[in-house]
This record gives sequence, structure tokens and C-alpha cells, in this order.
Amino acid sequence: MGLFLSTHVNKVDKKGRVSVPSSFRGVLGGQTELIVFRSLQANAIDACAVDYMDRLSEALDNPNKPDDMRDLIETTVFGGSVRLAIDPEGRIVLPEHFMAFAGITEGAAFVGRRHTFQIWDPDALSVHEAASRDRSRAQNISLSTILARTNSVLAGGGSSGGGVQ
Amino acid sequence: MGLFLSTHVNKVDKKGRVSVPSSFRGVLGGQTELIVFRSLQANAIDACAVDYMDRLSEALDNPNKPDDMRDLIETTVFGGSVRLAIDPEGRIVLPEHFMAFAGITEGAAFVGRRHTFQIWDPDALSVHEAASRDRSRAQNISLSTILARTNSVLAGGGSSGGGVQ
DNA sequence: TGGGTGCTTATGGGGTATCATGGGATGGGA
DNA sequence: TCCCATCCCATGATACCCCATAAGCACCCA
Repeated sequence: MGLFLSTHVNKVDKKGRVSVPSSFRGVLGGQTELIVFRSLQANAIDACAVDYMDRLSEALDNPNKPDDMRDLIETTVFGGSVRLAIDPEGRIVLPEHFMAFAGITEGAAFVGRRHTFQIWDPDALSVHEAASRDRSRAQNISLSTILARTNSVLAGGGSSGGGVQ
Repeated sequence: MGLFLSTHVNKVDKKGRVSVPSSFRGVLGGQTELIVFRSLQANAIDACAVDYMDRLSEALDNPNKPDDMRDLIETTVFGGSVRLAIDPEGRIVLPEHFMAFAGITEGAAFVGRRHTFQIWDPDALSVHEAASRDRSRAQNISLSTILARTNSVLAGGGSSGGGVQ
């Protein structure tokens, strides 16, 4: 119950409300607010807990970060983010221009990404997911290979993998 | 009692429930949840304990990990995986699209793979196993050759190791 | 050695709590 | 006074939990 996991598709009603999946609300703990902003990588909406934003801010203060990246993130993420209230039934109302940006109309797909999650139009997600799976397959990613490979990275070694699968 | 071993075939009842083999539940310790994920290599479902996923998540936070790889894994693995509760009788309910993906209808084969296990349609598994056996035979793999070859690697030596088999 | 006994495991069905979703009511701001 | 946002309540569907039954296995005792 600590990480945002799995994908849930929920309906958007005519008032613009959409339920945040129960398991995601569980990850948020008792928090009745969350942060959303337009994703930098895709036509999707990124979302996270309020306190996650604080940690992101600290990371940004790291002097090793290039200045232009800091500028970019400050503008797009912090400037473009919105704080949303979760109603007693666990629903949120996405701002109009966010819906348009992600192409969301009557359905919204919530995709867990560990510390954050994304909100997609279901159709756009299918397309994106298919492409991602292909790329992952090309990299030979599986539950068992990720750990093995990461450990070798940590050890400084770069065994190219090519495992038996 | 530490590794997922051997293969068990169980029935899927009309509610979609299927028993996790008792020995697998033993490996999970007291954990009442597990993670499932559509395999990238085969039409089967990968499964692991929740804490395995936690370790995977920690590994992903390693700053040496390339950013694009992290994105890919977060989307494919974490977005594509589902957390399933194990009921008091030791059963799980696989999501509809997971069943369809693996071609599972009335039976499910649980295949131990050490730290993870897979769930197959029994018929699809037979086909896959036959193919795997052929490949093993072609590569002259046996339990004793694996150890012998690994040891020689560790020792830095390259004794070509003509397999006994 | 063979039969019986008791436990663990797998499977089936029914009842209940939770969740997603829809509609209506209420209150504050324009 | 009107409109919009929020909150409250109702409902259908689903997921979860509890109990019951049956089948396999190991152990024990005769």
C-alpha cells in the first residue's frame, strides 16, 4: 500500500467528475488533495501527493542540476500544476484545459507509476502502452531481469545481459 | 521453502477464482497479496511477492539508472502490474484482460521460477515446455553443466567444458 | 502390511461490505 | 437572484469474506 500500482479506467460523468481509484486513495493516506500537471513526455496528466512536490523541490535545489532544466521544471511543473480537492466520494474534477490536453472525454485511465500516477485517455493509453511494451521487450525487461541487471550496474559492472530470459 | 518450485495446475471456478498452490503461499510467508504482470516474453502472467516489487522499486531509484529506462519500466511494469489479494482460502481472481492475454479459461498452471512464478494456460504451457526442452537439449544444458560452467567463469578459467550430459 | 483416521488442500456456493457512479440539494460568490 | 461548486444520498455492480463439502495424503495403530 505504499506505491501507485496498476491501471484503472473510470468514467467521467457529465459534471466532469471522475473517481480516483480506491487503491490510489489508499496510497495517499488520508490526504484529500493532490497535485496535477501536464506531463512533459506525453499527452497525459501527471499526478502526485502534495508532499511529493516538496521532495521534488528539494531535489531541484541540487546544484548539480543544469540551470536550464531547473528553469524548465519550475515553469512547466510548478507553474503549471494545479491543486485538486478530492470529494467525500473520492472523486476529482479535472480542469478543462487539462482534459483537452490529454484528450480525455468520457473515460480516464489512471496509471500507477510508483510515487506518482498518470491520467490518460484510455484510447491514447492503449497506443502508448503497445509501443512501450515493444520497447521493453527489445530491452529484454522482465521481473527477474530488472533486479539482476540493476545489481550489476550498482557493482559498476555492465554485463550486457543477454540472459537466458 | 524459499523458492517457487515445480508446476501446479488448478481450476478456475465460475467466479474467476483460482487457488494459489499451497507451497507457493508458503514461500510468500504470511503475505496476503501478490503482484501480477503480463509477461513480455510469452503469453503468460508473471507473478511475485509484494516485497519483491519493493526491492525492484528501490533498484529503480538508483541514480545511475538511465532515465529513459526508468520511464519505460515505470510505465510497462508498474503501470501494467496489478496487486491481487489472496483470500482466506488462498485464492486470487485474475483480471479479465489478464486471463484473455494468457488464454486462460478453466484451468491455470502455476510454474515456479525461483523468486517469481508464472501463470499459464495449461495447454499453452505444454507447447512452450516442449519447445524449451528442445532448446535445452540443443544447447547441451544439464544441472551439472550449469554449475561446472559457472564455476569456471568464477575461476576466470575458460575450460571449454564439454558437457557430460 | 493393510486398513483406518485425521489433517491439509482444493473447490463450490451464498451473504455482506465496499466501490464506482448517478442524481439531487445546499450554500457561497458573482 | 442566478450560477457554479461542493456536498449528501441512493443505487447497482463488484469484490471480499465466511462457511460447507470433497478429495488427497500422511500418519498411526492394529
